[in-house]
Amino acid sequence: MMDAMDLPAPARPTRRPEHAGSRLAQLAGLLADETRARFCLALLDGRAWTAGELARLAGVAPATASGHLDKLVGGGLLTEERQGRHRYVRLADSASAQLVEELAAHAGPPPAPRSLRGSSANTAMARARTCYDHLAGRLGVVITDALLERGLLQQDTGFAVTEDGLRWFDALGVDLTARPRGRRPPARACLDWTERRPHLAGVAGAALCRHALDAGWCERIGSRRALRVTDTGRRALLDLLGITDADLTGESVEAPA
Amino acid sequence: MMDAMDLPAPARPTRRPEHAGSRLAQLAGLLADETRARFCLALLDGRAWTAGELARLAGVAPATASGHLDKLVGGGLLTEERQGRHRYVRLADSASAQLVEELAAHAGPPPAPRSLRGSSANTAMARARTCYDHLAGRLGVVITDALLERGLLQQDTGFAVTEDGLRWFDALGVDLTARPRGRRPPARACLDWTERRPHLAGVAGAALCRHALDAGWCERIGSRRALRVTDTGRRALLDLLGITDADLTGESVEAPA
DNA sequence: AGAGCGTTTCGGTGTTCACCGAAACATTCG
DNA sequence: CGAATGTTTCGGTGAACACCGAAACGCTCT
Repeated sequence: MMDAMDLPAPARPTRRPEHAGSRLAQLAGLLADETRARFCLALLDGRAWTAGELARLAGVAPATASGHLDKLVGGGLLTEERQGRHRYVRLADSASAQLVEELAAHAGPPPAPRSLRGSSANTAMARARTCYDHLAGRLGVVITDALLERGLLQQDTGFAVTEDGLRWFDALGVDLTARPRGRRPPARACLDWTERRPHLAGVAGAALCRHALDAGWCERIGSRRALRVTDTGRRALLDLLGITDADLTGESVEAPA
Repeated sequence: MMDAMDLPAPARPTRRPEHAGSRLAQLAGLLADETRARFCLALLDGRAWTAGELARLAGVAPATASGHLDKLVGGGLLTEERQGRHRYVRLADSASAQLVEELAAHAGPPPAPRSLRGSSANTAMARARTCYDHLAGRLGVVITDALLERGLLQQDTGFAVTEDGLRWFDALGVDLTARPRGRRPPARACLDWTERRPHLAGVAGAALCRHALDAGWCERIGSRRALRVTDTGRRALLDLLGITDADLTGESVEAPA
């Protein structure tokens, strides 16, 4: 950081000399409001929402939502896309999504209650959902566990796709070696706040999620992030990863450690 | 500690029906103030600072700093340790440090000026410093590059210590296999905002930094995060990783693609 | 004990900012 | 065109909150 010049001896305050952590404060300020935080959490589904939808979700007037979106877009966290009379917004990129995830995970209820038997909507979300662009919920965790168990993914020194894993993905028609070599990590762990275990994110996670939706393994329920695993999906998961229905519903699976 | 006081369930959302993203907003709010942001950035050196030091650093009155520290400690981002008339604070844990890092990296100046005209203090920091508990600056990047080159670390599918790497660390007297199996990732990439390249963090990064200081490879300059590589350090880096003085000063090392 | 220093509490000030309702725009549909 | 719908602009209000100085508190050292 180039903030602190040589402050040891003379205190040179009196006025803010340069802009050091001001950028950090500015960024954090975007998420420091509950309404904006709700917006971003909702947008973690990776899709575009309209301003009105977000306003209703957060329980504020459309005018208020409009102002918040100005801030979020202006801050680079969101991008917008006007279509007719609608203003669609989405998270700007995967880095921004990761930031929100990370914050949310860290902010997750510290005395997290193990058993959350919520409404039926909540259980559906807990079972399977998307998290920005990858699979989360019980489904995401179970798949990640299966990949680890079969040596397709290795966690003990990070989160890396193995050689076998590359072949496995290739068999699905997903070529991980041909990735655009961008900044985005190929395999990344995402710690979700309902399941307390990490699950696969990053390029590999996104590719897997896309494939799952394309191949009809699962489909979206309603207009939210929740997913439903189809029959073909169940069959595929069993064939490819040995995942049973009991695994998916969390029947006999307690705490494996 | 006595932290089990007020965080579990305040249950007074004032007006919002449920508490959804309010925890996120609360956490982000801690870093949404420039003074508090400066505090946290300074604390990224992993050491404990007194309230007065932080006040002078940020250019605010001691009374103001005191209040900010109350908030940061209360929010769980910092822990405090009273010693006589001093109030020492430090980042609560590596997770909190990672959070600040991540935010800072994302908030890094988007129109980042390539040329960092630095005072001598700045160049020293750019050359070698600590970042919470691991090595950063040119030194950190060079070591990480060397580890990658020699196959001790692998990045192309994450950031993982290889089998050879485990043996290499073991030869240093650092046993990475005996790690406490905690939540902390063994190997993690930390993207610093002066060097724009990732360098080794996580348990392995911390162990390496500790060893470097213990073995006298480098020593702290002044009271800040800056480090100086000693002669024995130079010799060790050359012997173990083939790192030359030119590498360290960044002489002929431009952009390796 | 008393001087010195770091820290905290207290009262007060000024600014920022989230929020709303109403009216103005803009787009789509009948 | 005129009605319905989604969004934005425009005041205005109220509540946080960052900040300071002064005084009080507590520890250390002479």
